[in-house]
Amino acid sequence: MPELPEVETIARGMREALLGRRILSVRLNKTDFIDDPAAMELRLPGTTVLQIRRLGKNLLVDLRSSDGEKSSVSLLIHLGMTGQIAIISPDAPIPKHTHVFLSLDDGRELRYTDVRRFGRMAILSDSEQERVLGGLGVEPLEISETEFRARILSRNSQIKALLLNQSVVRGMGNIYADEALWFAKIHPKKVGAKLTDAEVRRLYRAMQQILKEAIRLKGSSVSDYQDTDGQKGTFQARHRVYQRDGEKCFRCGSLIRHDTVAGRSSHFCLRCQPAPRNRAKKTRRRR
DNA sequence: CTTACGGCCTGGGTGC
DNA sequence: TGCACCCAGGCCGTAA
Repeated sequence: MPELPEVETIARGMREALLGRRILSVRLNKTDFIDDPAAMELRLPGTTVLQIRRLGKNLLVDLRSSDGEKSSVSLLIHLGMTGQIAIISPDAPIPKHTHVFLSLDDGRELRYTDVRRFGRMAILSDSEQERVLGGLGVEPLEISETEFRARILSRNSQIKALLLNQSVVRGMGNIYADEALWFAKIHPKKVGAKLTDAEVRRLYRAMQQILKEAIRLKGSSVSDYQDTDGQKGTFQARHRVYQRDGEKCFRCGSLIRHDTVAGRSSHFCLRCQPAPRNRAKKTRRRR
C-alpha cells in the first residue's frame, strides 16, 4: 500500500520520465475514481509536464497548457491502496484493471492500474488545489520537533490515530505508523496528550529515521506496490512489527501481537510498548 | 472537538 | 472444485 516512501519513489520515477514531456491523448476505462472524467479528456491533451510534486500520499503533476501560461492545471493522483503508475511502451502487455492511458510525445505512455479503485484522480486549478489539499498537515520529514510536539500534545486521540490522520502529519499509513511506534516504544493506544516529552522526541526521531530509510530502499512491497519501472521496494525486509504477529520482537524476544486500534490492525510488542493504564474516566464517584 | 462505523472495491486466504 | 465468508485498508461521509 503506497505510503510516503512509496509515493516518493514513484514521484522520483515520474520526474525522470515525464518532465518536459507533452501529453498527446487520453484514454479512459473505468472512471468512477476520477472526479471529472470529461475534464481529463478535455484538458490534458496538448499540455506539457512542468513539475511533479508529492504532498503526503498525493501526487501533483503540474501542467502548462499549449496556449500559453494563462490556464495552468494540475493532475492530482492518489494511489489509494492498490494504485500503480507505469511509464512504458504502448506495446507492452496491459495488466488487468488498467484504467487510464496518457500517450506521451516520446512514444511511451503513462498507465494507471488500480485493482480496488480506492485511488483518486482529478484535474485541479490552483484554487481547487487549495480546496482539495488545504486540509493536509505538515510533511513528517520537514516538520520541526517543536511543531510535532505541539500537534501531538494538544490532542486527546490515540497516538496511532494521530499518526494516521493526514491533517496532523501527512504521508504515514498503517505500516510506518506501527513501525515508528515500535521504535519509539509507545503503545498505539496511548493518548497523544499523555505522551511524555521523551516519548514525543523518540517518536519524532523514529518517524523521520524510518521514513528516510524506507525511501532509500524504495519503499515496502507488501502487496501490489511497485515503482514506475515495475520494480519492488525492499523495506518490507526491515519491518520490525508490521504483519509479524506471533514472531519474536527484535528487541526483547517476546511475541509480537496485534489488535485493532483506530479501526486498523495494529502490530506491537506489549513488552516494549506497554499498554497505557486506562484511567476510568467520567465514572465520578458519588457520595 | 472526538470516536465509531459503514461504504467503496477486488483478490487472496480459509473452512467446509 | 466450488462456494460462502472474511480480511486487507485510505479516505470520506454520517451519526452520536
